Amino acid sequence: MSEAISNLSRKEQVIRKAAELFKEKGYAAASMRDLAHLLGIEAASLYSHIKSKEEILRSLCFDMAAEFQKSLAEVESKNVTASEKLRNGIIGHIQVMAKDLTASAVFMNEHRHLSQPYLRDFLLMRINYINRFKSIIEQGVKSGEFKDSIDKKLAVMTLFSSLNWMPMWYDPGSAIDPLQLGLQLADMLVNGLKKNA
Amino acid sequence: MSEAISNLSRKEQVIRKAAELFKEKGYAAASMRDLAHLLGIEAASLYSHIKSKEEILRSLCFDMAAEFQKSLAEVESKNVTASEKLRNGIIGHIQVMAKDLTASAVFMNEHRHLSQPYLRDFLLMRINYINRFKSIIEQGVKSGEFKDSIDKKLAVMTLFSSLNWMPMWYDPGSAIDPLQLGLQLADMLVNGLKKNA
DNA sequence: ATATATAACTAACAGTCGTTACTTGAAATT
DNA sequence: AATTTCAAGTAACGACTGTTAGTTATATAT
Repeated sequence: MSEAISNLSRKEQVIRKAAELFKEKGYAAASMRDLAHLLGIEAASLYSHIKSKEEILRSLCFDMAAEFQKSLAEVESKNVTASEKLRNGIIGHIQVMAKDLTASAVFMNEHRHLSQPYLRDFLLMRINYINRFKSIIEQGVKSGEFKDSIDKKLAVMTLFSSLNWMPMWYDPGSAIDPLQLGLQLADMLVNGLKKNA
Repeated sequence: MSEAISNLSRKEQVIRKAAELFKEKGYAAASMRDLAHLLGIEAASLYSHIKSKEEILRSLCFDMAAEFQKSLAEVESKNVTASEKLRNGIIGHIQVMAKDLTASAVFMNEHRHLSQPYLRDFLLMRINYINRFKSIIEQGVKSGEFKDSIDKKLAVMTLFSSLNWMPMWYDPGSAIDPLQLGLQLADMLVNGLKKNA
């Protein structure tokens, strides 16, 4: 009971440090001895807190996935135009990433090192998420808000590429804050889709 | 002499297969034994053709980098408006990637596993390339072709994110060919920047 | 003071890593 | 026919991998 609670604290320290390491070196190139060294302990001691290296990766990937799902569900629940929905979806996605840039980078770049069946589950969630954005775009094309000349797969993939690379270059100490970043990004992308911008 | 020429052929087979493997599993998770197995030979036999695992990665990364540089230099040499230049730059970048999607994916995702001083050199080339695109955007802002309300770093990073993820999702057997893809991508991105599109 | 939980330790395992040294058989060149 | 080049082979190296088993010191709760 209290076991679980106080475990969490130290366990989360381990997971957070692992996220930094995985982001920097990549999951496969990051060893448990590297991680232990960063925490000032021995590699074997890590296993008092976590079950395996991959458990850490799973935790990072699926926790982020849950955050993204939550954000998008809220956006979908509101009855607004497609362009407004897309805009809110983008802003929400950016906000979720900005809350943990390190985990976001791992989520994006290292998920492929998940083993089955976790990898399958992860990819299914991801496709589902992308398709929901695609639906918003299609809705916007149907309502006449968006051009119909652009390939929808291209549009949604371009959107996700832009969003997902953000954790790689965004400096949280920079002049532009995450909300502004989301707004500008949405503006840049949505107005690129909009007819008669 | 003839040594170098006929070596090239087999060496290139090795490098190409390595590119596929590196793309699929990531550089660090791909072993020389995996690679050898794919080629139907023993791991040690690889070293008749290449000096080291990293030499393969270097070859892939720097060859792609040279192609990108060449493409951009040609675009810059023509005296056209900034939006036309940006458009041509995007199309050129896409064309270079389309010529070798596998190597492009490795270039983009695995370059960080280069050791020093190669990593430093690589990153310098990359920054230089990005800055030249940034200059084109700045030129367009100055000439009034592009909005000045959008952060230039954001704009150029969004651009590169969109471009660089293409090898991850583009299916060369799909309905849309690389040139069309380049045109649509350029249209989507450039018109998103343009004032009064 | 005693019991419990936490977080660390040492030692070691079986397996994999990139790579080297040396050898061999076939093909091409002289 | 003799020599060289090419592409592969076998065996093995030292280092590193994730992980386990079992132990110990410290802090907290009873």
